[in-house]
Amino acid sequence: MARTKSEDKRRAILDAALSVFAERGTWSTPTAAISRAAGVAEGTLFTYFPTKEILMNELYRDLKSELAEILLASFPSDGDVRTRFQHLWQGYIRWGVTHPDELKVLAQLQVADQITPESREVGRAPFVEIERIATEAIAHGYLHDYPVAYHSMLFDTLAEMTIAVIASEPNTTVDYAMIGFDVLWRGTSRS
Amino acid sequence: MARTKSEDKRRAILDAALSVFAERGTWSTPTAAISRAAGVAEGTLFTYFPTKEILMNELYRDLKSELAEILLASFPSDGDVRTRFQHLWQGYIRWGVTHPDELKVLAQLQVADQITPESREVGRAPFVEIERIATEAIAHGYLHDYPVAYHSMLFDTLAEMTIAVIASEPNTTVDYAMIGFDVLWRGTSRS
Amino acid sequence: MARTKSEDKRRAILDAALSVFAERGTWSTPTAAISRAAGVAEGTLFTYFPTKEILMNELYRDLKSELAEILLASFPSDGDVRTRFQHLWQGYIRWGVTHPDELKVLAQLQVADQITPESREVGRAPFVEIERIATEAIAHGYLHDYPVAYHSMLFDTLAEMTIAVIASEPNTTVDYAMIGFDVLWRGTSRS
Amino acid sequence: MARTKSEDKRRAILDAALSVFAERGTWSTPTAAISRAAGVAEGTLFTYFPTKEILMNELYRDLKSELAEILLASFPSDGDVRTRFQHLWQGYIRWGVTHPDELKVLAQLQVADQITPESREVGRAPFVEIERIATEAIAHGYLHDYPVAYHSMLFDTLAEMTIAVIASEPNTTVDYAMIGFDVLWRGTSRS
DNA sequence: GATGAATGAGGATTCATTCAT
DNA sequence: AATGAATGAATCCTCATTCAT
Repeated sequence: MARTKSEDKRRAILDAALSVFAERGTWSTPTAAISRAAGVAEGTLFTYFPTKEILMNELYRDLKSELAEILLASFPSDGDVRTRFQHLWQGYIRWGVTHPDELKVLAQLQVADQITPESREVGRAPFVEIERIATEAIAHGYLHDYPVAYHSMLFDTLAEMTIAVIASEPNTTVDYAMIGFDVLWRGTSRS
Repeated sequence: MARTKSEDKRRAILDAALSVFAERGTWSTPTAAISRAAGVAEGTLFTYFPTKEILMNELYRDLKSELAEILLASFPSDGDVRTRFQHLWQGYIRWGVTHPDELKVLAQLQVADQITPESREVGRAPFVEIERIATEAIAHGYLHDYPVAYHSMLFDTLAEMTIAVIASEPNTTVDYAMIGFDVLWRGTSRS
Repeated sequence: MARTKSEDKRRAILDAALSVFAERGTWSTPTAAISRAAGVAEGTLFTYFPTKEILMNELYRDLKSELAEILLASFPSDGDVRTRFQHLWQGYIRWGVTHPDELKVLAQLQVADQITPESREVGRAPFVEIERIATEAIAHGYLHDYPVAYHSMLFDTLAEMTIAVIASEPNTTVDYAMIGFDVLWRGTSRS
Repeated sequence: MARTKSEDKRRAILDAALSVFAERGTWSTPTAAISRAAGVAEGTLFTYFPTKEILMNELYRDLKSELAEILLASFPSDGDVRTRFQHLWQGYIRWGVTHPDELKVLAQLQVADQITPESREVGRAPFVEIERIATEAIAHGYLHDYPVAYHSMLFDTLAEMTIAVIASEPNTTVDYAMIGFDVLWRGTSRS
């Protein structure tokens, strides 16, 4: 057999794309810059990702699922609603703050016309857990009876904003992570 | 007079850029497509906007100030805090829902590396009114004592999200505009 | 007004394409080589011919009509059938022998998949004169009653072959032009 | 045994090249398409044909000799001149009509710059039989005293043209094969 | 020998910008 | 100022060929 397509190389390219996209902006980044950063030949990139567009979509899915994985790690399935929400919230914020590149690129890909509806669907999938909790919480009367998709989106939007604020004020003493969660909770819970 | 005509052309280019950006995506749009849509020659665009980057920045500021202008029109300066906030909120939502192109392009420009910090600053300026109200409201104990910039951002973020939800569910009976404001108010007010 | 698209430049590009195609082969010739030979910038070629394929088609039509023009110049409309055929024949042979580049490129384009049916149709058009003579000659019983398209093709094929032979034996004393016409005439006439 | 298998693969590649060339055009066909069609790995192609150019030349020679073989099969060595010529003619026409792919590819290779003079020489070799008959026929005064190479070329050219005509008019009732031979015979014989 | 991943030199276009008219 | 042809750097991708397995 010939050299087998290496998972390492695939990852290297994806990682390189992430960091170069973050540095130069997704649309100003030539594929050549990615392959160079990945330490592979220009053509090699295309044996792993047939087009730049496909690469962008794969990266998008990759980031989304990486985030989801982190959020659901050590998830306190038996905590109360607030605890579980807070766990997700803290995980999200921490990830965002410690992964500024990922966050920036994700924000760019989010509005990119190249990201297909399928990718967006796949990207949303891992976040169903949040919706599951919301559904249950609504049934128990803990949360206002809004569409679960709305709760989920609210969570996501506020978390992203919170991360952005934290990133933009590195030296603040304000605990935006806590404030943000308070706003979310007061805004949506019934108590 | 030459001056009058020029202003027309400037607007035509800006309007064309908006609609073509919305249709084809900001980064896939060549300047030639803009000038064509504007009904001017390719070169003419550059007598009004020396570079594409400058055009993007001008458009960004333009959209931001158009929005601000609308929000502050017939502003009930003497209403109570909730009334004034709600007026801004409703104006924002209405504008967003009726101007999907503007909204989409703004979302793309928001994450564009080409938008300078100066433009972002200028773009924020018209929203100081919101901060002014917030400042006052905090002083009177109506709102939680968070940084006013945070209140402002929260307002902005939730409104944008609300608009997006409304746009994505054209036939819903859910009054997302109202829900959104409730969440915002409960989340930030003290009562 | 801006610089107007110059007919000169169009010709220069077409001429350059002809000579570079002849030298390097149609399929091994990059567009950059053509523009360089034409003395224009790489991009300029594309303002005159949107794609290489279109350039090839235009060149094909151009060569075909140049040939037709020459054949029909000073055409002895009132000569007898043999005289008229011979005039066309001699013109063809002379053109082919004195324009080896044109002939070589035409031969390559003839079999190119890029040449559209429309171009082939257009390319055939100028040769209707030959068919006209044939039609008349058949009616008068001078020529065998074969389809006129067949007569025309025969003429063309034999002429091309004759030119090729002459080109390949520059120092021969054999009068292939005459031989060829004799073969054609004996082969198709009735006398 | 290794040797047997190799010969199989060589043929498979040559056959694949033929059919893919016919379908996509010789110059638009990547070697990868050939190897795929042949059911071998991309690299394997190069163990049989060190370069694409060599493959093209081998295919050219192969087609030429396949044709020659067919023409000379069951050749009526003792027939009269006309009979022998006619046998060759019919064989050629029949082959061409039943092997459109071969014919098309041969036509493209004929004008390819990649075909070496040596290959062209080799390709002509099998047709010496025709020249032999011509030589004899001239000596006996049956044929006009033109260079034998010329007779051979004429035969070839007219046959190819005839095949092309037949191929382009599948439903005609005209017997182009017969017409073509008549033209050739009248054009070159002395009777 | 067979495989197919890796390579990197092109190659056809695109496009922001310039500049002659 | 307006025009649009001219420019050529930059870009995505292709493909013949090499080479590790």
